[in-house]
Amino acid sequence: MARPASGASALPLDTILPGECAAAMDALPENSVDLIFADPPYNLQLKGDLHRPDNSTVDAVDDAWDQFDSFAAYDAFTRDWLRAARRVLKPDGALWVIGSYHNIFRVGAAVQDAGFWLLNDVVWRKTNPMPNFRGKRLTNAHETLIWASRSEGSKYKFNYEALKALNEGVQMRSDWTFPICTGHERLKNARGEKAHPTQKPEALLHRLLVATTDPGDVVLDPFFGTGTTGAVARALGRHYIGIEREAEYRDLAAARIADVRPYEAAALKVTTSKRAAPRVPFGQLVERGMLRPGEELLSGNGRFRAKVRADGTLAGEGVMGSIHQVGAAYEGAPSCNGWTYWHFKREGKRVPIDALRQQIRDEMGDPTG
Amino acid sequence: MARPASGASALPLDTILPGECAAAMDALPENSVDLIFADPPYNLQLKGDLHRPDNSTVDAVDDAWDQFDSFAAYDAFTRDWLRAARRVLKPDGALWVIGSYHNIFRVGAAVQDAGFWLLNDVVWRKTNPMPNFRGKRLTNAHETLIWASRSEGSKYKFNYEALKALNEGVQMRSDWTFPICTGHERLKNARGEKAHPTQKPEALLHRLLVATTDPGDVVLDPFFGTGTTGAVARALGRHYIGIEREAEYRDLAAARIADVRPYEAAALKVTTSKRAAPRVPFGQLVERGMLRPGEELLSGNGRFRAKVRADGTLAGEGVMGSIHQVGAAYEGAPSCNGWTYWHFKREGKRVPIDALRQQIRDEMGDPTG
DNA sequence: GTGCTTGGTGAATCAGTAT
DNA sequence: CATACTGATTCACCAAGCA
Repeated sequence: MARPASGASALPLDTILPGECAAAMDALPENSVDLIFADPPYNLQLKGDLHRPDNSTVDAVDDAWDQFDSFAAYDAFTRDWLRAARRVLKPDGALWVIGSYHNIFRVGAAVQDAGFWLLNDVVWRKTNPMPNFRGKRLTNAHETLIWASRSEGSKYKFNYEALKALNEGVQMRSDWTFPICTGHERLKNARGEKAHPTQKPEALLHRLLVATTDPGDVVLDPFFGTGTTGAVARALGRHYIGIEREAEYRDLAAARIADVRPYEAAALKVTTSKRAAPRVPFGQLVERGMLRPGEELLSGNGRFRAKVRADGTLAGEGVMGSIHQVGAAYEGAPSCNGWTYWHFKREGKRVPIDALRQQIRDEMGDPTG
Repeated sequence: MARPASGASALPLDTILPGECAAAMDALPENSVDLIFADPPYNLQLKGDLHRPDNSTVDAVDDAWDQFDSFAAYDAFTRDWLRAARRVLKPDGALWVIGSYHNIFRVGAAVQDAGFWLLNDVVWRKTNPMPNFRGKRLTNAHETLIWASRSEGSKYKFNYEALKALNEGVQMRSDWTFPICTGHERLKNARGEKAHPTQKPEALLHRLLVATTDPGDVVLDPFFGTGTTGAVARALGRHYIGIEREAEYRDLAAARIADVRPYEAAALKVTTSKRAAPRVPFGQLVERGMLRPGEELLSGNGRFRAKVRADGTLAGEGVMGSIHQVGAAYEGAPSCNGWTYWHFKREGKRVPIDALRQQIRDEMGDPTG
């Protein structure tokens, strides 16, 4: 009896539909898909060009599909596709949406207002985000995903043990660390340029689909783009339905997915590598109150002193800078490991500040880095 | 003279005001505080803890209609305190709000709708979150902060270099890792229980205040609770104003803050950017004889040359103008920092003219450290 | 083949002052 | 209020070229 687990025989399984996402969803039968993953336009509101310090220009997301006249226009767009999405979703189905601070708050509120029930928000921490070139803000190093069931009472699917296994035997947290999509995984178009400005990494979709679907389930992606959702769904033995307005994206996605070789049903094993010990900035010792601004540090040889400042730099005699810089300056050395060089006093004894760093690392104990 | 840097003499500095937060803010002068940090109630499942603007209490009920009713009530509450907050904020002031997925999307949308301009969202990653005991969801291991300036054009404050220093010389990212508030830091009430259910760690406030305020600035916290904001503000030489409805919290906070020993003023100095350093016209280098009219400068890459003229302009091949203009013309770039682009020869070595500017700044006695 | 250097780039709401 | 000018500002990773 090889019926699809979801009994969705009327659906256009494993195809990419053209058209506007809300209208295309309205043409599908209601209560019919298990999961929806949506990567809607972020409504970035970029003004002029942005240059890097080397004067090259940043290739911005300036596509027509990301242009909205106002918050109200974006909200109307959002509420419309959410309404259509909720209709095609099975009663026990769930929704994922990804966004950035530009749009995710509006989207999240609309998800709640549409009747979905929030289960978690998940932070995708990027290991290699684009820096903030002007030094005017924090590096925008993450995006946010919202996971919601169709209704408060939905019996949503969550493969708790699978995710625990993915996380070396401890519960999966709500912050996920992945690199952005680069290298061979990044699709190129016929002209050799990046095919899509916002292609998501397959690792992200992999974790998400392992967590909240089973083999045979139907995953709908109303903003299909170059088909990352379809590629990962096929590899993992899930069915996909994509909706994409632009023919060029549809063609690229179809070719990409055709190249995917599904994993053997038994082999959904994932390798997780232990990372090097996480980097702990000296400033954290100050922020956490382990060292007070104004407190005096001593060099290991007892010859030099410096005072801690509130931003995690040291002020010595005629020198200022990081723990490494001030140590190096005192010793007249080209470099210096400040962690072992500097000591603080506790109960009359001189303790290297590295002991405090170790304490923080012990607390972190997070293999996902 | 020891006037507050912010000239906010009419404000009730370093006090805790009683009352409802919006009404209490409305009693303060407008355009008067530098920063607002808000940790509003997280809402919705807090059974009976939520009040409508008219002070009637929202019944906690599960059905959809009342759920909508409760969203609407929370939104009204949020929009009201945001309106009051924006009024007391200086035009170049900024706002921080912290929340979880239960409320942060509604709050974030309201922040945008109120006219604030989002600068970043920041994720507080907890090193030691409470596990999800039932194994039905991901461990909720983070909370979200929103950082927004009062208006799109506000000249908000951001101590970029200080945060870079706190992070060992690389840009601070939008994900911050701290343990939750436990141990000695966690306030107990007279009955020995934890005094407040959602006390925030001081480390979080430390980073936030170092990042977006200077010593002497006024920080308003309309949901003061047990006064973490006040305690850290006092330690860091900032003024605070707290608003708190519950007398028990006010008493605990006051006692806690009184125990805080402010850090030495010298330790509060923070690394500053070159932008803050005084402007030195290139012509001064010529007037002072550091460069001779007719002397040849080389681009850093060695490909271009130009001659210094007596009025502090450069004459290149087919180009004339400022050090920046000539550099930009040679490189075909939209702009160019001539100070780092152009070099002169001394003892066979190529030295950037920026070194001469630094020499002048040193003579002026400018401690950019 | 290996290792080093150079160049390119990624969902980005990215300037301040004087005229 | 608009325009012009000064001049500050980047992290991690990948690919290609070269020694």
